[in-house]
Amino acid sequence: MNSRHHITMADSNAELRDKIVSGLQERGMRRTPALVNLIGEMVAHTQPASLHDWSKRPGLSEHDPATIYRIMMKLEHAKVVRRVNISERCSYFQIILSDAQPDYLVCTDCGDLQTVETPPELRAMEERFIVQAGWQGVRHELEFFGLCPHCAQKDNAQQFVIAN
Amino acid sequence: MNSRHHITMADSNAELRDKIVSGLQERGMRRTPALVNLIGEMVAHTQPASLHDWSKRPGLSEHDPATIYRIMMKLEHAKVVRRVNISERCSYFQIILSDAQPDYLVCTDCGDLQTVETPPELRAMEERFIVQAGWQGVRHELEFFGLCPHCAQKDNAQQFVIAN
DNA sequence: GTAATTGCAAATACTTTGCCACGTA
DNA sequence: TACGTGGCAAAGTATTTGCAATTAC
Repeated sequence: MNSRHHITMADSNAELRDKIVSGLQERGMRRTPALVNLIGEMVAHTQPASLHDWSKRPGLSEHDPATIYRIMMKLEHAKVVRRVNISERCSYFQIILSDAQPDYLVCTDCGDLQTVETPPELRAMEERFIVQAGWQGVRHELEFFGLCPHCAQKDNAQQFVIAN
Repeated sequence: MNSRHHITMADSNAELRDKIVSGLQERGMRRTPALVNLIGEMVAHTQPASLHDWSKRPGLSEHDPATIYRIMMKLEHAKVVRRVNISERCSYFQIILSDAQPDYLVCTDCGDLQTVETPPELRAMEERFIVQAGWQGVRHELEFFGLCPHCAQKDNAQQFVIAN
């Protein structure tokens, strides 16, 4: 913080990226272009995205999807990224930048994603499972699903029919 | 309730199954063996299970998995069953027997499943999204993940290594 | 130099659909 | 009879792995 210039977004993102990569390096991973680029993208875009999405992002399209997959698995294992179940189709991944992981309100029609505040009771419950029941590393996954105002209006005409 | 004999578990399950099937019939579905058997199994076994699991159950192994799949999709659409994301591998399905849908504490190692009490705050949040933000049909999905006491002990020796 | 990592291809796993015979209403 | 449903097979989509060449350290 003693530098003469302002910290720009790009600066802080690059710093953050390098800090994370260095941490991983200390834990045995190698500083490869694919790793640096993936962390860079995930730091710049903190919303959850599918492996397919990440693979197609600007800085990553040059890498093989299998490479992104393998790195992502290691990052998940290292708890640098987390998996979010906002779609039943496939897993979404998001970088972990703080203790408080966001929960989401998802539109099941258009996929619109809104961050919601995690109720503190959940943290208390996690603590209880650990202290009282002997579980370890308890985390939660909370999503709200529904139709966003826009899609709700659109779907109102739709009749409720089960058969075919 | 005016019958002379006690209501046995089998009796009430069969009754429940028939009641659900009849309700579906009124909504346009046909009373086929596959439908009756699937509802019967799901009423008798209320824990979530994968399509693969359901297809292999005693009363259902004679039916084609694609048939089970198609019926399950209709049941989900009819809100007779719900999808539970307790595994990233595939979707789990569970019959809906009451308004209060259970949430789960899942062991990420052995798959052990425990029902947990849903904090009332979540219901309040759902209400808020509907009333204040204009969303429709909002439901939630909450899971806790961690290592159960048994697996926690077992995994304690395991060293934390990222690199292959 | 050694071992982790990558790209490519292929295998796996799960889901979804087309088609025609069949069963239900 | 009419149309939803079932079985079978095949296609589609996402995930995972084997292996030889490459790269990081």
